[in-house]
Amino acid sequence: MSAEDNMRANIRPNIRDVAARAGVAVKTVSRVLNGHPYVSAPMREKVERAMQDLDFVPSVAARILSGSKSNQIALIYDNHSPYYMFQIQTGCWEACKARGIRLLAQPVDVADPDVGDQVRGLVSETHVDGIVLSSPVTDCVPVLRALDAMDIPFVRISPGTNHALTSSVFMDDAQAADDMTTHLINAGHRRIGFIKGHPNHMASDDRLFGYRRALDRAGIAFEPQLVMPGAFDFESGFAAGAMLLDLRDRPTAIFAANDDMAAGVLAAAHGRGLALPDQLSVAGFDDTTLARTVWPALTTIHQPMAELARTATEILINGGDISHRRLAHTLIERASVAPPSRMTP
Amino acid sequence: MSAEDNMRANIRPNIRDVAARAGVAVKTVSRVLNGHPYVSAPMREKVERAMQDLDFVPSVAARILSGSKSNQIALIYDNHSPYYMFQIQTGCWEACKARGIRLLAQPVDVADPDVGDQVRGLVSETHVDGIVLSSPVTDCVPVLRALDAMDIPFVRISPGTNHALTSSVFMDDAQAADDMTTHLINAGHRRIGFIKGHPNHMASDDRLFGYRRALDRAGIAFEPQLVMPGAFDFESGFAAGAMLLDLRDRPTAIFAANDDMAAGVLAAAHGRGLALPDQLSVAGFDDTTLARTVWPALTTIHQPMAELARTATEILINGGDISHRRLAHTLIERASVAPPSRMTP
DNA sequence: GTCGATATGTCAATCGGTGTCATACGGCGC
DNA sequence: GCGCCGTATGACACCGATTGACATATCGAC
Repeated sequence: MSAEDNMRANIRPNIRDVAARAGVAVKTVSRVLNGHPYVSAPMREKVERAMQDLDFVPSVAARILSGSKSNQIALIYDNHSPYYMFQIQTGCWEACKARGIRLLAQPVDVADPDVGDQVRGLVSETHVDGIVLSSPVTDCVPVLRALDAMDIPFVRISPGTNHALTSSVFMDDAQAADDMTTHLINAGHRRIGFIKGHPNHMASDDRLFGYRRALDRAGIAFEPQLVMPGAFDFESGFAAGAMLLDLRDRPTAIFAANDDMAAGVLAAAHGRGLALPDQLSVAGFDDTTLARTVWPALTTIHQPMAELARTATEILINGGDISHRRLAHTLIERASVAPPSRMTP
Repeated sequence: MSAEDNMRANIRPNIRDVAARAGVAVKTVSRVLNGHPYVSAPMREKVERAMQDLDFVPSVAARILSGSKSNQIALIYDNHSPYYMFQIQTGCWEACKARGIRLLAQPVDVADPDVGDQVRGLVSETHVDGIVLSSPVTDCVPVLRALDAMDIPFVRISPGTNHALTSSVFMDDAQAADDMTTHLINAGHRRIGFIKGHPNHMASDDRLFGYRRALDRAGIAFEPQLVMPGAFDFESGFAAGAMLLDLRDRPTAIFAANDDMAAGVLAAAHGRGLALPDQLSVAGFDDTTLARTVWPALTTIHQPMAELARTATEILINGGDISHRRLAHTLIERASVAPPSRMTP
């Protein structure tokens, strides 16, 4: 037995090996593997023991080929920030692990004219059962067209546009920005600068909208010169922050549409020797690790990225009806926001 | 033709479909697919056109099953920092893309007693041709044993221990730490604090070694109280920084074994109202995005993570002899290091 | 005119599962 | 006692590519 077992250990055991070992038909082993209803309890046990004995792991390739589900899904993403991708991958991965699904994380370049073909190739090659689309890819027309044409289910995380035919999960960017702006107003700020997100990103508009709505509600006049363009990166935040701080009547608080840009604002303020947060309050958005590693730590909106991804993946795996699920955000208070100092700066 | 093409578009085309379309034998298509030598140029073109026309993509599943290479490799990692993982994944991905290899990124938990089985399962299930191991997994004994037993090639990125039987790529941590320490000394610093990395991580020792070597060479006495334990995260850097800054005779520069901890030191210094970098120079290690988004921007060692990963992946794909390749690091000068101020603090 | 390298085709076997259909057993209603 | 249905299991073809053994055919070179 030891000799035989050793030999088996080096050769990948087969479903046929398992069947032989258990003294049953191959098909019965297959039924056990797939949780088919018509299998008696003793039979199931017998087969499971045989699988254990042989360290049997079914080959995905063979399963795919024989025409059923591949038990694989793909996560398609484009190079966002490392932190964002990490959270998204983690969320997808957790959901997949719980259900025994394999996850293929696939980067693409949305600007590449061949994206559609690349995605088509991915699906044809790997036979994935479904796809999770993360942020910038969610609105990439060639990809959406390819997926529609292939008739493969997919779920979108934080899409910018609506798509009645597929499920999506998202958060309320406008409300979150409104919350943060209101938080700043409640702290006593009246002149609040805003740095917009990347123009290609739909959420940017929503966040600006929330900022304006909160100002309106508080009866504070909107001042266009307090709104600066940005691109979701440190450099653009730094530049926008510099512009705002050099205004004759500069704002007492600056709300950046993400944490990277907020970090840029902090740098610009430090460079001007401002005491933070007394002479300038800064707020971010996303709650990336960055928010905790800059000084002062950023008050920001916690966007539940991992949970968005996990939920999206669960929806995809469970199948069922098309659903659109909104997840809650949270305002995280840290040290970067304080009441404006008495003295006009 | 348009009708037929439409029908074909919905059904995954076959190697037989391609053969029929090109008017050749299936075997010939296979030869083209696999770059077999005895195929004439016109024939190759004809077949390739047919493949194009039909949007043919060979099924990985079928290829795997028929016993040849799967053209897939796996990257196995454990949750390091987001930035680290992002760089590693990017590097692997680039190398794979260039060679038409599919990459499976697979997180594991090195502390899990089943890691070995998980890896075994991954290989059996997916039939990957080889494996890239990234940092903490490189020294995970159960995983190494499983891979050895399965006789599958693997390459390790920045391993802590040597393993004569497999290839690896790495950088010279000791020399890099030596370089940075020397840089601080050249700037005029004599009292230089050091914050160690996570004790589980082999590189931590190397970096400490480099720090001491540079001090020795400069004839500066090593002072144990200037060396603090750390764990590669912001919090431990903050704590260690606080301890160092509260010393009666505090250092004029602090060198942290990674950027996250250096950011912690900056926060501790800001909190004490120190003017940076005049009253305290801070140096990091790794050159993560963090290094550019804190204030002042960190002088740090650029660890070529993406390049390490790319190189490792290339070695794996190319096969060939076992090699151990060292990649160069770079000292990046930013704003966080300056000569010590005249006045003793 | 034969040999050998190049170029293509035929055919069957194979990889490891799953789908389809067939079969066997038991209980239930009439 | 007969037919029927639900449960439980088995036999066998098939998914889509690769691979090997062989069979040709063409073209030069010797």
